[in-house]
Amino acid sequence: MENQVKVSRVGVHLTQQQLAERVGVTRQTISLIEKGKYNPTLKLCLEICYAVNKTLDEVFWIEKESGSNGKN
Amino acid sequence: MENQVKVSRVGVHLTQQQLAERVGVTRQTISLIEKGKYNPTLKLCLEICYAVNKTLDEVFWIEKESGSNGKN
DNA sequence: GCATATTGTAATATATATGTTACAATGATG
DNA sequence: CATCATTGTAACATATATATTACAATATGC
Repeated sequence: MENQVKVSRVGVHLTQQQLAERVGVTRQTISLIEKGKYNPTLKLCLEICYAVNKTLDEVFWIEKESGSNGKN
Repeated sequence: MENQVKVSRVGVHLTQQQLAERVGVTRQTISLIEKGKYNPTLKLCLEICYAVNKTLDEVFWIEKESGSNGKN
């Protein structure tokens, strides 16, 4: 599970196309981000958060993996 | 105020050079991000967060501006 | 004043995020 | 089945994030 964009988007009843328009990118970009195949820029992440009414942590946070401090 | 990278970095006693090495970029990239002249990728944002032991919201969140809901 | 560490910044090159266009796959609905 | 909405994805072009190299500016310690 890469991020929560898809879940968040559906949560506010937006299609990829609608979300794309609101954040100023193309539908393909949204699709690829949801699929975890793109590494979006911070600005785009923020725009998406605003559009789905969530925060960066809620949509994009990923716990640090391979930690030697056993926190995951 | 663009982001909290500089404050967070100083908070864990790292120089730009040291932070850059830990997150796998060059010092210049860190410098420009701190200056608000770069729009870093999500992956880099996450790496920085791990390095300074904070979350995306703590380091990179920016309240939505120009809101018609008077929240700022 | 001189050497060193840290940071700011510029020019050019490279990698990659994103756009453009197009087509395929799926699901709903007639 | 045909049609439409939605989504996945591919090829190529463009914009930009980042690297590389280099030099300047500031602060600290000699």
